[in-house]
Amino acid sequence: MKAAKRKRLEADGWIVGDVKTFLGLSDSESEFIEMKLALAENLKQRRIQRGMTQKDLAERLSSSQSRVAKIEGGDESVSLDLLVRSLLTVGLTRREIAKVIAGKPRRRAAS
Amino acid sequence: MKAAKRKRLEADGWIVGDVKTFLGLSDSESEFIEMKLALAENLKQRRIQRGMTQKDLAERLSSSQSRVAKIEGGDESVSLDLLVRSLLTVGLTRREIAKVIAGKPRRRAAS
DNA sequence: TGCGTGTATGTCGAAATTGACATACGTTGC
DNA sequence: GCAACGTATGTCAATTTCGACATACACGCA
Repeated sequence: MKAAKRKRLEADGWIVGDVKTFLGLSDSESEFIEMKLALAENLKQRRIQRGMTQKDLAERLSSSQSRVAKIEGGDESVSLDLLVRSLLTVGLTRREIAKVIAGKPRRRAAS
Repeated sequence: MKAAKRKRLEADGWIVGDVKTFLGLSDSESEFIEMKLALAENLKQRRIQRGMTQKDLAERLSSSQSRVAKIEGGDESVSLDLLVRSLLTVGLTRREIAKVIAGKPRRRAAS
């Protein structure tokens, strides 16, 4: 969990798939990190979609703008709890959160 | 976040659906709690399925039997992080975890 | 009955996460 | 230029969560 932080710093904002091999992450470690990053990205999207600022969201969470920035930025100091709570707060349902967690390979029916 | 703990203490080990109304939980609060309980239950199932004891799992997590008991028991002191990490450790994939998070209304195709 | 195994519960110091604050960065409009 | 706004980053004391330990409970078996 210490090494993981470095990696995030350098890899911030990418697909983490490579980082796993780049540094020796166990499967569950890397899956966990990927999950968090996916959630973080989604939070930012949703917040903006709803026309909220980080400060707005912070108030709803009774937290601070700086923490929201860290949540969205995938900061190492942010727990999954806070991440998920934030998503619920911006209005996602369990189902929607689940979809984000499931990951990309979501197959879409062709029109 | 303070009140929520009380509730959990009293409600420990049930379906939380009612508790939401029983005590005045916000929607996202109750959804969050339900998620955690669903995950906790699932962890116990999976662990047993794999023929592991709590001690076994604890070692894999480099944690202790008592903490595993708390995780599975839905103890208030357990973070979502630890819960999800445990599930990954017993072998669940992101997809499978997502399913648990999504919740019950899972429609099953008739044979 | 006592013993071994698996699980639950309470407590505690240590470690991680938190909100808050200061402050820097970047953009937009004046 | 420089405000104003939104966002990022670093720090820190307070709170939460952690692993660990002790201990109690529940069961099956000799």
